[in-house]
Amino acid sequence: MTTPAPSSSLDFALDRTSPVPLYYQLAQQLESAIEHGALAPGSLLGNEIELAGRLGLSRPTVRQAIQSLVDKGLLVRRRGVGTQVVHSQVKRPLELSSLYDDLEAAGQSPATRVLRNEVQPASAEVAAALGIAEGSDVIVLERLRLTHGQPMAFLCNFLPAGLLQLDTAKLEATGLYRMMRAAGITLHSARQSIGARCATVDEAERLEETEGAALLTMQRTAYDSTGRIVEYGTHIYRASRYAFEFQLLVRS
Amino acid sequence: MTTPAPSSSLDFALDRTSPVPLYYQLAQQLESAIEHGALAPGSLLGNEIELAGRLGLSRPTVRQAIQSLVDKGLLVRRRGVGTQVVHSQVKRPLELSSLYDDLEAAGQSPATRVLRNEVQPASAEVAAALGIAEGSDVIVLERLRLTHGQPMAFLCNFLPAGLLQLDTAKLEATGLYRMMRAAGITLHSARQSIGARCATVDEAERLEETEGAALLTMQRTAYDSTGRIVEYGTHIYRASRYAFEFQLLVRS
DNA sequence: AAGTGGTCTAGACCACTCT
DNA sequence: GAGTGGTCTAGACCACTTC
Repeated sequence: MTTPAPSSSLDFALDRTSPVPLYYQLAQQLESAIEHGALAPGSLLGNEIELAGRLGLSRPTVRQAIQSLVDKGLLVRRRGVGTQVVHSQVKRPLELSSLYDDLEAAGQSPATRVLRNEVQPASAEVAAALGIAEGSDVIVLERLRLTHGQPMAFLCNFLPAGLLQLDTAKLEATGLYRMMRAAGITLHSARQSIGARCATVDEAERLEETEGAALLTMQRTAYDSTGRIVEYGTHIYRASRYAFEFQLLVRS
Repeated sequence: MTTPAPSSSLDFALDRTSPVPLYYQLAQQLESAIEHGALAPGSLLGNEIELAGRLGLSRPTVRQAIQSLVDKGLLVRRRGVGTQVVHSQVKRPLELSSLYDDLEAAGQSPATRVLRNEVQPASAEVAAALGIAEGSDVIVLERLRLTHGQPMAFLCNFLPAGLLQLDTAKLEATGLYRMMRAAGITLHSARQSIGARCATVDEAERLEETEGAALLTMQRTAYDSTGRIVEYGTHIYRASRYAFEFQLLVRS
């Protein structure tokens, strides 16, 4: 097991007239070099000082670029040794992602059928979940998500009224999160709970399953960057057709 | 909705003789100030330059401390505005955590019954999952996890043989991940898949459930910092007694 | 216009790992 | 002892938000 030699002759093109930060330009080019295999797994990056000198950058700037890739899990730093490309194939870590986007990225050609989209007073449960007063107006959304013409999930969401205009036609053409982003709502964090249960008769019928079939359940409360609760949802997935997959990184 | 005034008079005690980095000392004291409510949600932190001057630190050092809390989701920075404490109660984000530790932290007094702990040749499936040759020696581990005397999960794990000594008594007294950490194995990342299915007769009997009961399933492949696969596991949880709960942060 | 965070520089010394 | 990343300093200019 020999240590790989530093890959010395990579050409990075930095544009100082670009509004894109230099550390970010470097990080992106490093990332694509790793993805394309120009930087092999396990290979050393070469020391920061020399790299900074070669690129005409200061060391902190180079460090910032490298650190962002370490945070992404693509690189590992070891003091006294150097910075190496991680061996394993890192996929994306768990993101606060949209089911619609996930399916679309997986080439599953998702479709949405909006079953309900109306404003009504919040029940006690919904009010508590959204942190608003009972009886306040909330948007109630019920959607069926299909792939290849088959039902895959039943999505029920609640949003404080007035946060957003939810056009049914647009909802069927795209996802809820994409509409929120377009409305200037920047998601910050979410609290999720994933469980399972057996389908009731109603659920089975709605999802074209049999009674008692295994269902995955997910509840999510989403916050924007000011800490406001912007969405509460209860989702049900057919376990026969869906599983949550994700990559975790250890906080160090 | 008035903007909260900067909380100006917080006293931070920095110890320059300590081996603990200054930025880390500051970050910890900020974090505990937030947790204890000395820094109220929504309150402004005061600008970095002034804070640096008051603490006798340089601005980059103060920034590093603040940035680490932003990464944790406790603070939000807005250009032209300032740095604020996030409103929502941030719990911990999803970690590559040990079920044992999670239960212990929740005061569930977990117990483990080791059903199997032996070395045997890897099957094709296990070899593929661990990235080793078929027929190589692997440790096979089967455990029942109980809380309050009731079965909660059935854990099946595979590890490359020779990585670790797995004493059955120690396994029953603590968790696998804690033993790996003690053996100098530093986890780096893991790929997980969470699904659901109905219990077979055997599974139902083992977990004291009824046939057809909903089960949560989890498969995990764990990597150390060099990218080596150090563990592959298939876990089954009683959905009536367990759900995955976690906080997600949006990558920005 | 004033104040904030975002980026960047050019150095410095220390702690750790390897040979 | 040589080489690496880890930490830290004291400035600088820019972009954005708010008034």
